[in-house]
Amino acid sequence: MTVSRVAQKERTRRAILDAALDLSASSTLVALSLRQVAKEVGIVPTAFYRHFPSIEDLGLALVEESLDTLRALLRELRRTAGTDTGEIIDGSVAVLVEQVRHDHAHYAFIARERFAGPPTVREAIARGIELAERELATDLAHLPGTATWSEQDLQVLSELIVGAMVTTAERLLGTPTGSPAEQRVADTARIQLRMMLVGASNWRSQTG
Amino acid sequence: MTVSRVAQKERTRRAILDAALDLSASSTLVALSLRQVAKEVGIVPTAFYRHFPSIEDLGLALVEESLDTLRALLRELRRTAGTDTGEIIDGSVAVLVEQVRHDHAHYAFIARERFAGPPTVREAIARGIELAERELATDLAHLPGTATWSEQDLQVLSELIVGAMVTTAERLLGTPTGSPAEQRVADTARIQLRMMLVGASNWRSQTG
DNA sequence: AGATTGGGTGTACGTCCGTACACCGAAACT
DNA sequence: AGTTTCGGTGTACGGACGTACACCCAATCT
Repeated sequence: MTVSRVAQKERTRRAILDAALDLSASSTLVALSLRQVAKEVGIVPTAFYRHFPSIEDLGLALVEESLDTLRALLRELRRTAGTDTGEIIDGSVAVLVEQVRHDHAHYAFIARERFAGPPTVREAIARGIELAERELATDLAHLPGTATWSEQDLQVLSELIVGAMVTTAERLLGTPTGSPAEQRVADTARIQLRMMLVGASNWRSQTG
Repeated sequence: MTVSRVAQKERTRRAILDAALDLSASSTLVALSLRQVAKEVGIVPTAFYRHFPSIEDLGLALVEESLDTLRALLRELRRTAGTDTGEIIDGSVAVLVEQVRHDHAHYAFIARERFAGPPTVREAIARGIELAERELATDLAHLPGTATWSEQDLQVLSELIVGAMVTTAERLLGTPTGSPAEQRVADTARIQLRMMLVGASNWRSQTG
């Protein structure tokens, strides 16, 4: 039984990505050696170069993957969003908790590398988060009651919401699934979102 | 002219701390080698052990220093706090910007190592932030209008405020001093704090 | 004045690192 | 069927790493 060459290459590539994600979890990308990854995958060190020119390029591929996961989260949020504000908030936090549990490694990777990764990796993550903020701003613009808002108002609120989401995700990473601590983080996130949405709609309509 | 032994030792220790702070800025503590630090300081590698048993212990010393800086920030916030809510917010953000500029290296260190540092370093930072949250909670309890709040309410609000401060500090680290981007980050922080304080006082008094 | 202490030195080691190079064998192409 | 392509192999190198060990000498102690 012969295996297609492209399929085999893809399989090894995946194994490298998974190994790097796993190994970097206990420290950082910048402390990860090519030889460690190769050993974990079960290939000889030099074979690594058949897939990536360097650990840093591997890191950029992991950023892309992780940002895809983040975008999937935002898509899921849009899909499940109801019309009632309370419904939107409860649903969003529930989805956030669920997704962070499901793709724990990706979110932990972003949290770690956002400030500690190689410069190119940091920039890629920063761009991804900015993009998410802009997408959310256009989403908010289509919500009822935001017709009179300036573009800057929408952008600021988006930054606040994404910032709260990121902070919540980072806090969730430090709590065990189903723990009281997780509950408290979720509760706090709901309160924060409520404050921001309710507060924003009242306060913005007065001053903006 | 002879130099006291303890003074000399302290001087070298400081040089090691400064070198480590400086060198780790371009990556992480875990990617920092004892030899790099020694070379930067101008001592032979083995002399490092006269001051710290390992790079990780050096890291813990840096955490202590950085947390001291953070506590100084909170003290400064308390000192300059007026009675008017708007005054408190504007003053707090101004102090935050100023302090992050002044002790840039310490705040960048915390941001980096909070999720990417060695486990003991991460724990030390997490404990320091929790402590700051608890201290803020007792401060809030002494503010007028919070007499009826439950301890949990105060704790949640503290977490929100500290979380916002940390997020703001991290954003400031990515903007040049006096730039429009810095202005925008400061503006966003003011809005966020206003939403949280105003929102909390209205909403909490209804449900708590 | 003589003995002790301790920060800093210099050498030396085994280990891990990235990567250059020549090579292999089977899938893919002609 | 013959040739080419290419993912993976194995060896080999120079360099950086942590750290053990014996040593030095000036500040400090007695």
